[in-house]
Amino acid sequence: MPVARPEPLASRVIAHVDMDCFYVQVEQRKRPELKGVPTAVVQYNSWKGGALIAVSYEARKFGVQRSMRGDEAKKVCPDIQLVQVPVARGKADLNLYRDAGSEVVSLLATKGRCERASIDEVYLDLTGAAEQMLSATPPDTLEEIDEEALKSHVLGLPNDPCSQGEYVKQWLCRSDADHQDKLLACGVIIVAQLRMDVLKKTSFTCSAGIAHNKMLAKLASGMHKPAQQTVVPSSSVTELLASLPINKMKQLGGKLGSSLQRDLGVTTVGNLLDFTEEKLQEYYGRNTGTWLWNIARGISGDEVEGRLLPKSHGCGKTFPGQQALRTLTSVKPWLNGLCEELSERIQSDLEKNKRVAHTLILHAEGFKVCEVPTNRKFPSKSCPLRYGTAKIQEDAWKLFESGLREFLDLQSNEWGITSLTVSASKILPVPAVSLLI
DNA sequence: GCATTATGACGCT
DNA sequence: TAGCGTCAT
Repeated sequence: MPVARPEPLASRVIAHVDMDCFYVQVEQRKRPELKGVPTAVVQYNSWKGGALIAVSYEARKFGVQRSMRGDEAKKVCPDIQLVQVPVARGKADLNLYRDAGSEVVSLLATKGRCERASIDEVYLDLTGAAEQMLSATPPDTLEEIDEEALKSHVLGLPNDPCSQGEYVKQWLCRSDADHQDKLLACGVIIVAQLRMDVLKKTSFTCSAGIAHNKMLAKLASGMHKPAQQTVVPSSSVTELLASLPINKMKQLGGKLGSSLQRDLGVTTVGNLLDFTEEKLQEYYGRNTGTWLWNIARGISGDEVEGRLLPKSHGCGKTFPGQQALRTLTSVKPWLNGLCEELSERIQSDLEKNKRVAHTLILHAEGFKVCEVPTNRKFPSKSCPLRYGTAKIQEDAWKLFESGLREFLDLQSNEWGITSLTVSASKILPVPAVSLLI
């Protein structure tokens, strides 16, 4: 459940930067002949042409969607180029995209606190940079404002394509704007510069949202894609949320959003305004109730965490349908391969970032053939993580065996594993002194 | 049992 | 804490 946090008293400038169809762009940089061509990145391809995990905007025009298989995509877009994710040890290897994501993070982390939200998304707290710009070189004193900033979308501004740039310029330079809007205007210029810098240094385009909090910035970054940015002045929030379908709000795309619709007839975020905080708490508990009351008003106090690296590393693979692993002998090599990859990744994290992982976790999914219907899930198991591939393999195998015993519960001797994941968590920096020893 | 995979973050108990 | 569930892409 989401947790309600009060909005800080001082106005912040928060940006959410989202790479456009990132995996596709990474492949297009490697193979420039694919630029401008309908393209998708697929994982594997023997079953129905592989699963699409990223789709270029040229391909989206044909109706190609991420939920499709390669074969389906070919049907609606016969000329689509399908690029396969690299495979190592029989599983998809996403390291190429992780490394590309890190390139982007290093560039975006230069103007303020930066949070890696996923492999291709970051949040930035640009409050300090915006305040500094406002006091030293406010927009209305600039001789020239970047074209990229002038192409911004300002929510609430008249939507006249002919003179849009002119309207944006006026909005950015308004001397009668309040302090909040002036800070946002500075944020718009800073983010435009950052996006230009990312494009110049990585060749990747991205989209961005600029607002007073993370929730609104995230909402805005998705409104105009690809390669565009959108700013949310406070005066536009009520109207924006009034018509926003409830399931489009972050955290409400799942069961909570559905139950709001079912229990209270709420179809838009704005509909939440019809309910008191107490009523929302009555239905969904104190925390969630207050959180809902807040988001209806565009209030979200979540801070941008200064974190450029992931908090955990996971390696997993599914074995659907006929591929299910039905013997210990068939599980072993797969688990070993996953542990090998995990070991490499935490070793690299140690060398590059001086961080140590402390916990090894094994997750699995499976089924058992049983007279009596039973639905016990395969339990997750964890233990202290010891470095070294062989040790990780040994420990993961013990975790698997103990999980399997629990799972089977003396009820069955026929079973199948449909998914295996090993992950490393509780990753902490190595104290600087201990590096000397 | 089963084909939206592979990965992440985070809250609850 | 260990383990589970939810949400996102």
